Amino acid sequence: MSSRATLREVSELAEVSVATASLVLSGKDGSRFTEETAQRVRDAAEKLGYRTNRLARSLRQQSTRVIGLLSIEVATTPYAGAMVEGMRSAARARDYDLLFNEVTFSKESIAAGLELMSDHRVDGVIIASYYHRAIDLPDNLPKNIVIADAYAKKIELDSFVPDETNSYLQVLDLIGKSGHKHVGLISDGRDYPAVKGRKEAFLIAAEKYGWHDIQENMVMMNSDAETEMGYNAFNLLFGRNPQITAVAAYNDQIAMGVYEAARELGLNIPADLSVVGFDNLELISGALRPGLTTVELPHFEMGRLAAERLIERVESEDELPPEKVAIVGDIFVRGSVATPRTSVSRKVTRIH
Amino acid sequence: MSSRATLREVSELAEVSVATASLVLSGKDGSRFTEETAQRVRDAAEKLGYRTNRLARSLRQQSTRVIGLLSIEVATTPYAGAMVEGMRSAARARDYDLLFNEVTFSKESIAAGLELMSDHRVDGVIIASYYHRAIDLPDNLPKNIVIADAYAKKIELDSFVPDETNSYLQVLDLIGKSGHKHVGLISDGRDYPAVKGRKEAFLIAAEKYGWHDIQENMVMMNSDAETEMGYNAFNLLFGRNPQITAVAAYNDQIAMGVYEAARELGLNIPADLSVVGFDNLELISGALRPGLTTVELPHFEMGRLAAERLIERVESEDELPPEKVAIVGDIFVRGSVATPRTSVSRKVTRIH
DNA sequence: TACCCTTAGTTAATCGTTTTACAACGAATA
DNA sequence: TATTCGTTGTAAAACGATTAACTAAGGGTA
Repeated sequence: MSSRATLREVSELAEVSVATASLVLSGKDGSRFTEETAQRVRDAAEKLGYRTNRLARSLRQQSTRVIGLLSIEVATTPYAGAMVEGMRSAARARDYDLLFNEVTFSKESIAAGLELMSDHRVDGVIIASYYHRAIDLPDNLPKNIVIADAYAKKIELDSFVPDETNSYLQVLDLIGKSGHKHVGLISDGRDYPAVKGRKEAFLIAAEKYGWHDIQENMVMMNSDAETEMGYNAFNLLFGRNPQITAVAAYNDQIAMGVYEAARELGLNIPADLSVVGFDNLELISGALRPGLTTVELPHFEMGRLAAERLIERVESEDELPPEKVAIVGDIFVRGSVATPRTSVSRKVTRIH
Repeated sequence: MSSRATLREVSELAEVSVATASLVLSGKDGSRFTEETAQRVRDAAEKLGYRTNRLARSLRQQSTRVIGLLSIEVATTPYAGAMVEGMRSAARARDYDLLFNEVTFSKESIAAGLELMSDHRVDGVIIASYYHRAIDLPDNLPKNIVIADAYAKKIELDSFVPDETNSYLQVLDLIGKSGHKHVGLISDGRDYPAVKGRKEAFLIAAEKYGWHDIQENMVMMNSDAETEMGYNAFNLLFGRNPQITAVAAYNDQIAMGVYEAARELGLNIPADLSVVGFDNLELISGALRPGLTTVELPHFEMGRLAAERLIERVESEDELPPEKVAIVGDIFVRGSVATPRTSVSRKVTRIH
């Protein structure tokens, strides 16, 4: 950019040596110089608009104060961007910056991404995934590495993931405490940690609140068209068991499908049917009528903690043991949960 | 990270000077050495896993091949992340990397962000906004700077923005060509380039297709709760003029509100009412039933072009004149547009 | 033989800091 | 008087590349 003044220029203006200028401005050995000399240096720096060249400093100090972020679709996933902001703000607060690159889940892609980060001599790397899963990492990992919204297969590394079970339990508790006994679960059926953790939460809540016909009331379907899946699944579920008064959807998109099906079935939310979701996609949860009660994934927190942990690792003298941290997300209570309807069988009218 | 081999180590293993190793590996003067020597250097580099230290190279060459990205909520906005990916992939294709930081629209914040980028001696800066607007930039701008999804006030800079008018015209044309004559516009009313450009598109289409009662059929409302606004606005609009057979919503969230209002009014989409949106928020446009026909903002393209232009500027010998480029987004045709219903007045039934 | 080219490589300066080891000087101490 | 010590500062060697300028050797030509 507009070429900046160097330390040499500052030192010349202040009529001291480069070393003196450096020591004064870095504040590393303040007591060493008379206040008069120090002030002369500071004035010169100020006058020339001096700022230290991080390249030169990094080269000399063998430390860049730059963190490599290898993102796996994080920036382009609608709701995961907060993770980046969590990292960035935490890093910036400690005078670290973020070098950004995008990779896929493949070992080779991650290895190439790490290589590039190593070329830049970043102090550490965060691998961030756009959803909670296990990642197969290459060999030859950098010394300082942490993972956000995922964890490593076959190796112990710092990782920060959502506490799927306790997060989901917050909305399930709301259903339970509202007195529902016939509660459905509509979930993705794939082998994801999120699916496992949320199903577990459902089983815990079912036990805790004495919900009926648990097995019958769980619908697990694999689908990418999630809203449509929710729509179909609720029709199936309600056809199978019209006693259902509440539905826990695996995510907000599925919940949106449930809303649609319920509307067509003439069920009023929340009077006739309570619904909860997961993800707090504001576009959906805030736009549905009534607003959807749901849980937010702790994206910001995962990002923040990952960055803080990485910096701790970078700056620590001794080896820190790796830890896997599960974080509970926040609940957002809107209008989609109420006490169960009393009349169990109800006239169902279809529109059209 | 795992401390890498230096050029010195490579040169020692290959029994040549550091200069020779550098010249061979950088390929800058290939003809200079015998094939045998060159091969020895390459073998040594390979064996030691040598990769050039970009810090050292940058310091010497006075060029970092790093681009600073000052994002204004781009990463955290659900649909804008594609812009980052557009920049990143374009940059990476030319061996540039992205240093990421987040700022606000305030002059001071941008100035501070630029300062930080300058500390890292980035070769250029992209300022990217999460929506199309004019930005007030500080003085003392870096030599190489471009703007994505925004443009600078009071100064000519490269900028890449959506062509709001021609983008929107694509869906309006679809309505026009389907034969609608009574078309409503439900728009935000604030003073944004997007509002202006889309309204202009509406007026052009109205003229072109001979739409009736234009002034009466435009509802402009300021609101942050856009879905609710769309709901209210359509009720207002339809109450005022039940002849309406199509609605152009300023964005998908408003369109979602129109869907809800239409449903309550007993209007079937698209048989009784055609609807188009803007933004292609897949969460909404793909989830609504029927799917919403809408336009996507050219986020990826804006990012890509901004990065390419910036690199061109960085690598160009001579001054390039700044240019403002408007880009048309892609249309996504789903099921929300049909030919107008023939019976103009129709029995309207409310649910509940 | 003297001169000039080419070829194949090397030397050394440079980018802008940081930091270790040293120097100069006066004051205090032995 | 000689020695030691604190104070205030400087010289110079890194960090790891790049690159302009040079050299040495060999061959061709006048």
